[in-house]
Amino acid sequence: MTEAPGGPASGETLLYLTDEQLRQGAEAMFFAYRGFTADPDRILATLSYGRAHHRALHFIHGAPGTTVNNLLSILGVTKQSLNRVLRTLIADGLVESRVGRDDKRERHLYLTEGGRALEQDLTDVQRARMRTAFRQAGPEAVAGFRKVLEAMMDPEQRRQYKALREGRG
Amino acid sequence: MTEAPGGPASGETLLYLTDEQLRQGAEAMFFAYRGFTADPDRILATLSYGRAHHRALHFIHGAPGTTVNNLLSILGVTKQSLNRVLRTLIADGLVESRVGRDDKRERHLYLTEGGRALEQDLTDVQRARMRTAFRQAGPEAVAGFRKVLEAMMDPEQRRQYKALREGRG
DNA sequence: TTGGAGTGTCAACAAGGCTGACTTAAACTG
DNA sequence: CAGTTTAAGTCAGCCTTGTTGACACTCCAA
Repeated sequence: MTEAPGGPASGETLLYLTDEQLRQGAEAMFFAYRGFTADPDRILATLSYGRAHHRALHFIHGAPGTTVNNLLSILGVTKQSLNRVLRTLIADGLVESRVGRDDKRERHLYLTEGGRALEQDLTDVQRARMRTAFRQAGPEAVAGFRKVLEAMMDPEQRRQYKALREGRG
Repeated sequence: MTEAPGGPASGETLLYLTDEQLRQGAEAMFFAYRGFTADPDRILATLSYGRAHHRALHFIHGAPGTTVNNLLSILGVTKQSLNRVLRTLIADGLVESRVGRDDKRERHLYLTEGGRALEQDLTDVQRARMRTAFRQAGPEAVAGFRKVLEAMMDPEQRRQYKALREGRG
């Protein structure tokens, strides 16, 4: 593995860029993602919902009034996939779909009280795990964690991620 | 959010533990995992394989001679799920299954030359992305990334993760 | 008024999880 | 040695969640 002279890390040993380190990083992503989703999955299973329902609830909660198309581009799935999930959530009274005021073709999505309650339950257990992990690792590790994850995203995903952050200010 | 006095972080503002920060962490995991799998997925799609095949190849590569049962516990799926994947990989000549020398009930799994070649292609693109992300973020960020991910795993997953690391020295 | 965009829906399919039931062979155990 | 347990494989069937393709409806804008 060569390093351009004068690069940002020139002179360092770059031990963290060996194939073995990268391999470990990949495995860490795999195992950690499993842990990350395990707790909400348990709740969802009792309701015969899946991860797709959780994701929809999460992003509608974070951006109330979002349109279907906007949600589509955040989730990165087809409208048929999203619609199937959305239909059950609306039928079960967890999500409300309002016809757009200005553009009546658009549907704006909101959580009902029941939807907010479930979203809360799901993110409570997820955040509990993250809080523990963040606390154990400490603030500097968390900053590094965020930095690496952000660098790992596709440019389009990174744009979405930052937009969500700014939208909540 | 209260903090027990005298705790490991007492006196700090713990800004990284606010609900908004935890929310951002969760979203970062979601978007980054998409990026993490995107490149291998493209290769796999051309071969009508899926992520499950990649995972099997990855862990067989990392622990040649592993038994089916061991692979099962690493991947955290049922033997029926794994077997479906394994059967196609063996039929396609990418994985070899050898009867155990000591215990003839066991099957030991190895990559063939073709299996190693595909595994290499898949991890090449995945590692390229990780290498770029790691280089951008820097060694300290990478250390933090690993620390947080490890803390996020279930204890059993963490045990597996460390065992793999030690197995490779 | 016509084209295109946003939305919703139908049908069909595939990957990859799952459960349950069962077989075979080998190993262990009393 | 007989019986039980273990490792592996298989069959059938189910679910979620992704995909394509085709089509209809509404409504905005040129």
